[in-house]
Amino acid sequence: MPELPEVETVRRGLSPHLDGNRIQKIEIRRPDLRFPFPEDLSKKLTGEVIRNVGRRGKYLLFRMENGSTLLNSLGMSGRWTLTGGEISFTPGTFAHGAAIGTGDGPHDHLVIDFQDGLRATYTDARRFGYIHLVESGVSEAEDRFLSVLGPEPLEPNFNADILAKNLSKTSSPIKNALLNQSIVVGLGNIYVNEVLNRSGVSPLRISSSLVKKNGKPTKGLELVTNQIRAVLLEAIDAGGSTLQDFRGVSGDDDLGWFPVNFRVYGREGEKCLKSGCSGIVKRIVQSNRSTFFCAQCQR
DNA sequence: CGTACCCCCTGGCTGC
DNA sequence: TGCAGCCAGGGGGTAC
Repeated sequence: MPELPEVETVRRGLSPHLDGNRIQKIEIRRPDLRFPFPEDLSKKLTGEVIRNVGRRGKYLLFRMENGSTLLNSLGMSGRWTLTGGEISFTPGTFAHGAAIGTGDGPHDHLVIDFQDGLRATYTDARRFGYIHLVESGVSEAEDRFLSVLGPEPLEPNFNADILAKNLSKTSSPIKNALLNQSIVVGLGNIYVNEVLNRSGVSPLRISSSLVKKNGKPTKGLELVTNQIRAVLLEAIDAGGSTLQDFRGVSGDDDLGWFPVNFRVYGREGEKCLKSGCSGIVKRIVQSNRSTFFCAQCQR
């Protein structure tokens, strides 16, 4: 599902409405998603105020005034819908999205009602997503999900040296390494393909071959680093404009989810879009997931 | 230890 | 239009 740009788009859609809002009621409709819901979740959060809606990698973080944090992974099909008052929207919905979650759909698993009358509904057909509570007094650095995460690629301190350091430890192909959230967060199967294509780096390259003997990044890894940032930023920008259009619109599930035009993803058998390249986009499978690339210009 | 696989689950699309 | 088969944006757990 959602990779970093989509999660960020959802965050930006929720934040203005949820920051500072007090939770009046939490209804949990089933015992689990991917994992069981945290014990006594409703009891622990009813009456609490959301300080802000944040993000770490692909996780949404609902930080509470009492110091606890509700962590939500959207998995493949998770989405949030806000309803109540004049509002009814699902930030970053899928282009083929099902009916908007109003709180009583078959896949509406978690419903949070706020003091101001707003309702936030978490909908997740495939239930690969999950909800986790970082208890008050437990720092994010100690949390089992958050502590293992690698650097944020859009933070100013992210650079090719850091990536080189993390990649030098692994013997796996670069495609797999960049999907590993302990090396760098935020990339999923779509954007990792796009990043490698734009960088001219083969997904089959062994990660350590992009690091020089002295531990410094190769030219290719510098390109990868820059393209990670560029691709994610472009996608966020595109999602941001989508969100603008979506705000306040009720029942519209036709908006495109990925406004960015993919250069390789889903384009098996089509011509490589790099100017001057006569290659054809190939599809292979790496770790059971589709990889799209041009063997001619990605080396 | 690091790495490779196998799933968890529903739904949309394609092709017969 | 029915249905089987395939595919899907994630990532934890486990077996090597």
